[in-house]
Amino acid sequence: MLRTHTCGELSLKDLGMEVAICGWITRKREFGPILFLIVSDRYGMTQVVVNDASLVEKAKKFSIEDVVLVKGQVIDRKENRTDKYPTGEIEVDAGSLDVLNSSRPMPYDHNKEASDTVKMKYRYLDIRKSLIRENLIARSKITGLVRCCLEKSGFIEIETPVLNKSTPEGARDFLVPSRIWKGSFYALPQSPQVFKQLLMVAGMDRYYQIVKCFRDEDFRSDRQPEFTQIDIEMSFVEEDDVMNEAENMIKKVFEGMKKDVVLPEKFPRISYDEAMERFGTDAPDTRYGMELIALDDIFKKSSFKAFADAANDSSKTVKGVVVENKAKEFSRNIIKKMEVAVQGDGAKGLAFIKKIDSSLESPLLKFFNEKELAGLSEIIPENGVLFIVADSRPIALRSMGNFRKRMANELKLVDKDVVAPLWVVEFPAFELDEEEDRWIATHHPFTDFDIDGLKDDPAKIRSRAYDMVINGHEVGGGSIRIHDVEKQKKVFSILGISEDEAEEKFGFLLESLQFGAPPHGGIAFGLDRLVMVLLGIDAIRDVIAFPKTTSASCLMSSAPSMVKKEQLEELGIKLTGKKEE
RNA sequence: GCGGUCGUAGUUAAGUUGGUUAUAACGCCGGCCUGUCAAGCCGGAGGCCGCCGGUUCAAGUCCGGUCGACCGCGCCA
Repeated sequence: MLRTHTCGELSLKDLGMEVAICGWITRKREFGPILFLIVSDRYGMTQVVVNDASLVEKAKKFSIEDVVLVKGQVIDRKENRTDKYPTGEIEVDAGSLDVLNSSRPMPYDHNKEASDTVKMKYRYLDIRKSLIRENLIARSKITGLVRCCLEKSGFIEIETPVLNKSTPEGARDFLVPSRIWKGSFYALPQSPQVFKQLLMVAGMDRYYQIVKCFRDEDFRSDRQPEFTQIDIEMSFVEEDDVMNEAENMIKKVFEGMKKDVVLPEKFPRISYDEAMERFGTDAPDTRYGMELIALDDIFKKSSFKAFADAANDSSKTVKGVVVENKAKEFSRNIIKKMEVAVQGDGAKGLAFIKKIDSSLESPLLKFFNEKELAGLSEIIPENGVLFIVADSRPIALRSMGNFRKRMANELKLVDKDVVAPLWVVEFPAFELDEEEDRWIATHHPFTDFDIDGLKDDPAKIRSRAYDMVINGHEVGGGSIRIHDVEKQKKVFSILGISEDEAEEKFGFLLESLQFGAPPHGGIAFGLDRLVMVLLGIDAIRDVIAFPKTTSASCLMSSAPSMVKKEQLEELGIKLTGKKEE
């Protein structure tokens, strides 16, 4: 090693010691015959004082971010101590200074806000100089805890292929052309789903993998084209077994990362229907109240037509949210802005009723009879506001669910110190794709479900799936799988996948189910999102070392890029819609 | 695929109803300075105003298109 210590560890206990430290010059302050350098690495920063005249001359030529090796004695800063950084009580009195490598001026100022564009282009500098470094260190600790916990529980990590077969359903695949089989393509895995099931047939019993997955869709602040899953599968299990194992793991990870946080002994469970009714989302954040209120009963006979229509039509609903202590504060203007936001979710309008000095106030008041007014008065507390959306069920639920979330953020109702995990269960197994008029699998087509007595209405079937939600983020999801070949074939037929297609795409899976496939199930966690939740970060980019932009390009390497004609010819590929160069 | 915000020195921004040589701070280069803590002081260099086209006597500014970044909708079994 070139160094004896890192830049973060020297202190008064090392006084007098001859040390060697390496790092990047982050500050240089000259005073004629004396000069200070701040040398940093990922452990911290240490001040170097240069007194020797020839060394000062040498150091004057150093640039910010030059990599240096400093040898010298640890001395007390005495009256010049600082508490601005942990090593502020000492400094290294330079005996020798060497530049191991020089640096060009930094392309942007790390101490100020910079555009994402320039930071992404010089990602390695952003990692060196920003909190992203800490996030990556935390991420490593998290995967370490996961591995440790799963290995202790008898899971074995097995790698599955990255070059895969393209499957129908689900997200768009990233394709990789085959040189040997011209005209054929591999697909990068959207998840190792089928392979982990085959490992169960193989008798591997308890498998896990921390693995990259790829989906070629459009991206957001919490979505990247390649992301990482903690993938888990177990044999001879039912829902509770997988959920207990998963809960145990998550608790270990949180305990290892946040010592002061206590997670509930058992994570609460709520059904998909209940989550939608109470929170307007299948990933509820239960750190705050303001749950959705069903108002259909109150308005069934209302003379306000929009409410009465929605209350009496089973495909529609009237939903409300009470915001406390704001009746006097919310002006018409503020409420108008809220309405615009709600309309952004497709709702036709946002009604409101205030209670001030025990009496109700609202432009709609004249439409309500005494029974309705009494019902409303019971719901709305003094100085509270009831917001109402009457619309089709999905729109009313979604818009009020989002309204609740926005309101909680704006009113700062979210307690950042609380961790609220829960399970969402009893998902519908199938939902109707209205555009294509066919059934699609809500989870994925290998999810087991209770088929008895519901042969004719797929909408009523509940699947054996479960999602883990923490603070309103879906961090993981899984299910008990189908291990009976006939049942699996039936699902494909419900989904409109023909027998031929099923054979072609999933033949190897269907075949494996006929060789003693054990009952099995599992779960997969989105590692990036889990890290985000643990660190309280909003952007997935900040927990990934080298992320892509929202249009899936890498500003550092300029991927994706065009390739030589010869490369394409070798693959038997001819371009049709190439963009102008 | 759709919508919103943004794009001006290396960086972050300002730039009026269109009108002289496009400002500032930080950074960079040169000089001064014996204890700094984002050190300070003096001086200097640095611009395809994202790109293409249009309107105009005149465009950083107005209009159209395009590219890119970010945020959201659709999408993401």
